[in-house]
Amino acid sequence: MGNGLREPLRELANKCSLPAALEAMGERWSFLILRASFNGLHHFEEFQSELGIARNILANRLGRLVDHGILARTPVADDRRKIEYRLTDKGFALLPTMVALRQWGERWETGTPATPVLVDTRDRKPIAPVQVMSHDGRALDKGDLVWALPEDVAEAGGLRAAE
Amino acid sequence: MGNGLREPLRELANKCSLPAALEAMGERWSFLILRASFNGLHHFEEFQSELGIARNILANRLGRLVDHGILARTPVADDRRKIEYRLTDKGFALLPTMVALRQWGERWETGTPATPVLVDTRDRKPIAPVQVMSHDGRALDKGDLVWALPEDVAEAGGLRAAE
DNA sequence: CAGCATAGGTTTCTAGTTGCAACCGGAAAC
DNA sequence: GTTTCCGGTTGCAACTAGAAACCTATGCTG
Repeated sequence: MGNGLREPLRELANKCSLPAALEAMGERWSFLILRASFNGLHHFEEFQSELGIARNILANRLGRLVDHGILARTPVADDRRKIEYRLTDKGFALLPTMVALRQWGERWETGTPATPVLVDTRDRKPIAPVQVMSHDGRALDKGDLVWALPEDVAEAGGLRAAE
Repeated sequence: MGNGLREPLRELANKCSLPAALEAMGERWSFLILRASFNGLHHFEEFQSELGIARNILANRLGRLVDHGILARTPVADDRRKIEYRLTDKGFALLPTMVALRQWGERWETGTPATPVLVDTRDRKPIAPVQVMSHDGRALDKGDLVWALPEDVAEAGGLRAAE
């Protein structure tokens, strides 16, 4: 009733890629480690002291993120004790997700604009709220969205069509 | 080095709202329950059979989502055995996050366009990929973003300014 | 080179979480 | 009034998170 947002889902698990995404990022510390990565942290001890995470868990999470191709693990040439963890393109592609989640937290949980802000380099103005948009750039809201099966989808320039 | 994305973070926990967001949504099944809610499921048994989640965990997660104001729990008038769980505005506001995460999963994990697609009601075309945008609507990429402290932020129309 | 510090883990042990299965209590259906 | 349905709770086994100590390889200092 009311919202047009109803997916004809039967079995959820094998169709939706949300479970797949959560398998990579769904564990307790994953998003915070990712955030720290976005913020220029690259080393085990940096993550550990900044996040206050237990060392064994950190080792496990870093390994998992590396396995999933979200971080790349490379020994540092100059100091062979050190390991560098860096975001891959795949890891960097999580930025919109992370920003969306953080903005939601700002708006609905903490209420504050959150001290360090992401700004556009060009004009140093804060980024816009992350939104769901149509293929031609209109912001879409509750009433503007429906779930559709592939055969009901009009071919569009927003996504490569599935042939 | 190279990417301009470096936040001057010292203590992360008390400033960033990501931890707060994760407290509400960071647990194993939370996002999948949310997704099911977006898809029009409203009842305990529906969630249970659709997700295959253990009953005690489901009860716990639903309770937690209700506590956080993401779902509203209301007994059904007609059949007083039944309880309805519905998304609140706060819960609905997680749509961009969920879509972003799902799109990431499609692009980088499953590789498939994921069977039921979110489309614009107006033209039945699929929604655009969720992106980080500037206040005036340009898509921002790796090199276009920096973290800034409030005093370094130019006042802008994209977000209500923090005064 | 000896001796200490540092980086990145691993091990151990404890406490909490997850998951299955069985049970329960009130409300409807028959 | 017995049976079924809905939304849980309870008990118990397996797994996972967390704190702290320990370990190994490297680098640094004298």
